[in-house]
Amino acid sequence: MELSCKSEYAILALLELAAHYDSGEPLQIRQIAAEQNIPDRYLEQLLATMRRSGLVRSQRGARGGYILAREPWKISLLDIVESIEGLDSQPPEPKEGTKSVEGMVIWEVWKEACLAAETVLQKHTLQDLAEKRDSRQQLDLMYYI
Amino acid sequence: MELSCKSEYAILALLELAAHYDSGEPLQIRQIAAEQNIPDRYLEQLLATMRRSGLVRSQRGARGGYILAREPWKISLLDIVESIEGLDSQPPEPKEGTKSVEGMVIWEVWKEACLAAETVLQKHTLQDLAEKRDSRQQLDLMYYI
DNA sequence: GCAAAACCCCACTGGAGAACCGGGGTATAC
DNA sequence: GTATACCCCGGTTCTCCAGTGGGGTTTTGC
Repeated sequence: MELSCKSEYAILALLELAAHYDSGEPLQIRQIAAEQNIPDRYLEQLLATMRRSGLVRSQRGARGGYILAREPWKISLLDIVESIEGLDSQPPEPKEGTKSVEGMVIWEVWKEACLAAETVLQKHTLQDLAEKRDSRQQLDLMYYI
Repeated sequence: MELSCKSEYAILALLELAAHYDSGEPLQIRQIAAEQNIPDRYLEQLLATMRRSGLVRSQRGARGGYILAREPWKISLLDIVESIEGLDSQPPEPKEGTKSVEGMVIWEVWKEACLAAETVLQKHTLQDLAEKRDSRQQLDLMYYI
């Protein structure tokens, strides 16, 4: 129920990749990190994780970097969070075979709550987020004038 | 997005208190702990926290113990989790005044997801849970026969 | 070729919180 | 006035997050 720094970094990085997606050119860790104020050595790990999940692809060597594996409207926030947070969703049962009826019932309700949250995250894609950001910036600009 | 052991212990304890609510007599930590397989010294801390949140009342001295502060259908799982998990919900902004537009947009979506989960938790009261448990036990019994 | 640019992998640290355990204090019923 | 409970405070162990560092490997461009 809390937004870890990790996940936020990951989303910010993918937003950056989404912005450069049309160019077809890979973006380097350094550039992303500089643009979004993320420690680059840390971001490296997150991108590696997301590469293993198939969210991004990497190009090694000089002129290399990262590219989104699919279009920005096909990547949801749930995809990102699940990739980063790993298998820490749905613990099948808290302790070893407690199997108390109470425990089961509690766990089912919790699962329902998680599902509700995940549904929300699934509805928002990178594309959506970028659009939200743009219209927000437009709004800020109007205020400024 | 994960059910801490803490919260589950708390819910189990309150379920026990709910079962004995009609008697009007307080339940001791030891009994609750024994019934639900919870380390008693740990449960003590959780009950103390929930007392400070006004979920339960305590009776000191011999023949003392804990009682629900209100009826079981007036206590939701959200009440319990918020009491136990404390102020760890809604961090106003991740870092000190980052104020990046991206960060704000992400945070708003996250807040929406949290709200969805909390709504689910709010809908389930101790009463509901107890009934769910009872019907589940009935079902298990039928299977056994 | 070869050097620079980039990703890749592994390991380590410091701090925070979870899940406990233990000691002693304090109120209350009998 | 004593046994029975809650009450408060502190320490311990363990795991995870956030971030750093060292040493590889692959690829581009000269």
